[in-house]
Amino acid sequence: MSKRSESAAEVFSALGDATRLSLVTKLGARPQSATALADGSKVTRQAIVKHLQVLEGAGLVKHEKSGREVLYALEAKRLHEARDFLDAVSEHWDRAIERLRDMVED
Amino acid sequence: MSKRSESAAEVFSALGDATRLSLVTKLGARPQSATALADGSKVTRQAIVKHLQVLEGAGLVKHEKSGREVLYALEAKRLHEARDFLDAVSEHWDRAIERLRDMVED
DNA sequence: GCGAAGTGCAACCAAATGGTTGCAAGTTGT
DNA sequence: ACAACTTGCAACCATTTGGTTGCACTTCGC
Repeated sequence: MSKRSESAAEVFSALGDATRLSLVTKLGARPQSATALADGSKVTRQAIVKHLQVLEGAGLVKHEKSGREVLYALEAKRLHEARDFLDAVSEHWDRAIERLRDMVED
Repeated sequence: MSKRSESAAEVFSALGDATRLSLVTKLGARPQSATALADGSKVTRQAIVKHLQVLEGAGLVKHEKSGREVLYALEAKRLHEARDFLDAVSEHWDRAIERLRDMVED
């Protein structure tokens, strides 16, 4: 809840699409333009652009104009935050499991 | 791409909703029934059930019938997988950043 | 046995999502 | 100057999503 998990939901939602996830991994290698990313992809450049905007809205990506092209790059900070969220939940859960086990064991 | 990131997308998509994320954290404390989870929530039990089904479809949750009620519990394995995916991408990225820095430095 | 509690199923609805196409406008190299 | 390339914007479309309501069915407690 709170603001924390709202933004977390936004990040996860942005990652929750196969095309977008593919974009993230591609951008993990190097910054690229929308047309470059659309090359070899099943979908249109416009679709790619929309996906990049979603990723940017979630703070996972930033863009920078360079002449006539626009380069998109990954923003690792948000990825780390998302990972930390998962760590927090699963740690709680792991402890809960442990407690349950302790109660049952004899 | 591949099967790996398809299922990853499914997991992230399941987590990409504020209500669902809240359910995950609640289930992180202890297994609970849909009606218990719906108590104090803004939305209907039916909506909660649908969300739980989505989470279960992504393998994040499992359910078990106990008398007249149905208890939902977290499945930590998938959370770990999702975290590992984020680790992998951000590690690539961190290395890429490093390489770029090395090329620019003098 | 009967009412209350908990669940499951189905129909339905508005809004968001992922995608397309067409076209105008700003760069670039020759 | 001009053709080629890259981007941006808008309209439009089908499907998915998140949510509701109503009702039938099982299970518990007394």
